[in-house]
Amino acid sequence: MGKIEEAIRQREFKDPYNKAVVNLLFTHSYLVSAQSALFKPCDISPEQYNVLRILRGQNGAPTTVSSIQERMLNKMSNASRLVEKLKMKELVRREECPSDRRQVDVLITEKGLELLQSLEKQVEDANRQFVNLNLEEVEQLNFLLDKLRG
Amino acid sequence: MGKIEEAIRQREFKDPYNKAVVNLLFTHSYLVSAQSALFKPCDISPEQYNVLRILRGQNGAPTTVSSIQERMLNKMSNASRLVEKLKMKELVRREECPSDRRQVDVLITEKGLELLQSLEKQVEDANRQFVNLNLEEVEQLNFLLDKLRG
DNA sequence: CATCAATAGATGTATATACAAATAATGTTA
DNA sequence: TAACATTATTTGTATATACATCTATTGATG
Repeated sequence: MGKIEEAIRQREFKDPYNKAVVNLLFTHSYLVSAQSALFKPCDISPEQYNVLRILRGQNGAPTTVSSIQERMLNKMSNASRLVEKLKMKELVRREECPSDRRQVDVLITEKGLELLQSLEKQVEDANRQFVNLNLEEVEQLNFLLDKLRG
Repeated sequence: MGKIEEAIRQREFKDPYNKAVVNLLFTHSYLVSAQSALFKPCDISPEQYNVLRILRGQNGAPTTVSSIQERMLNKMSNASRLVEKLKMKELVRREECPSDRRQVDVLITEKGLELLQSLEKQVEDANRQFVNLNLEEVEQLNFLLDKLRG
């Protein structure tokens, strides 16, 4: 793949900042494409996987839809509908919150935990493979991304 | 915003590689959300904007749908339908390619060029703003992203 | 030249994203 | 406590993504 200019056949960018934005959009597509093969056989999307991980992170404690929404990777996505999809697959449970009947408590089921466990190792291994950087470089990348949004 | 662990309230990651993947997905969402306000008033999507830029890069030479597809930032998107959307807004023209009637030549119109010009400065300025890095850092980021996909 | 594989593009379908609006419950305040 | 704002979630709609399939044209091969 290599340099972004060759990958998308654009001669040059206005400045390194604009190049970085395009580079991030393009790298995102690279990652999503690479990941999609992993999720497809399990019939869940990457964002559904992410929701399951958020729920498991609660160690059995219920999580509201809005709390899931806040923590999702894609801020504009729709937690309510993703939870509904997961419920239809019996990967999560949904209960009315007793202390505030507007809220909905969402919990991961045993089946959800099992799916997560069977997928997780593959995803982790694949992610290491997709990222062709050494340890120092990847830590530098994390530093820069955190700062970029700062 | 700051560190990804706080932003998505995840305690820790398996390793820096898996953290980087999540960090990239999250940063992508940050950029897309930030950009969306720019495109909305013009009634085009970021990827439609990108297609217009690809076409202008040809300096008047026609571009086939598959060539647009190859150069798009999102590899899985659908160039055919995006071109159709742009055509309905009279931002591009579509002509049967004389040398190969399977192919379709796509050209940007005067109206398309005008829209691009009026948007471009705003997008470029905004992109510089979104990226909270100094020059050295942003160049390092571009190097790392290019290498990551390598 | 007839056949068949390859290619370009369009189209169908399911899911996801983006954003507005509706619904329902709760909190606040006159 | 009645009225109103706020909050949590769901729903509606348009667009985009992801992927398979279809159609038309071209190129290759017997």
